[in-house]
Amino acid sequence: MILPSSFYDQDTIATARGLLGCSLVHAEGNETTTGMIVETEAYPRRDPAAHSFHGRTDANSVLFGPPGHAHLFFVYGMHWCMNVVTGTDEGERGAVFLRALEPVKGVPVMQERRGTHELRLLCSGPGRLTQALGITGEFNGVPLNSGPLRISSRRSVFGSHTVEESMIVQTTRVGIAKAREQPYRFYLKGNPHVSRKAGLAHRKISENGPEGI
DNA sequence: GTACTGATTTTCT
DNA sequence: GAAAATCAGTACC
Repeated sequence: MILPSSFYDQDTIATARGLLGCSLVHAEGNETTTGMIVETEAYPRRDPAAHSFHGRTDANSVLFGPPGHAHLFFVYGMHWCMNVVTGTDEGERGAVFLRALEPVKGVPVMQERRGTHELRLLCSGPGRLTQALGITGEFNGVPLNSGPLRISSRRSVFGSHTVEESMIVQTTRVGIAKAREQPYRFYLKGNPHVSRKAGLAHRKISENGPEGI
């Protein structure tokens, strides 16, 4: 039931949609934490908002490697966020950003790591889900079809292919400054663990340059 | 319920 | 030096 590496070697949008309903598993020792992916964002290689857009650096080198591997990056001085490396139609790499999970297994461990018992607050956000599953920068570059970090395929989350498509909401991405209008965010309709209902970031963007120097 | 702010550090357009 | 694919807490309606 583990997704084969070939799954990730496809268009980034298709991968972002296909990962909804799949399970992210961190199994190490006797502590296993699992969450169903309920919210993703696509970052195609040529997207100005993609971390790989300006070329390869030390921090993003995994994004230029083979599909099906985890890319971890640190944001805002305190949070780890996780990408999955994909392929694209042009044979270049893209990334799927994991934004939210529905806790499935190891809830007590997640509650301890997150410092809260509220189920809604365990994995409903990119920084929260990595903390809940104990995923940090040491997982940067690991494969997702073997080892402690894996993604397994959908079970019976969707009744059929047609139902599946109707359960996916497509909207704009969160928290980015560039290419805000691109509808590259996907989530499962009605799922309470989705990080936000609205598509646009809640924080205002400065519109006409600096105003108070 | 919405709106704003501070925390904190890695990275380099 | 400034920006960053965020979160939690506070204030106010």
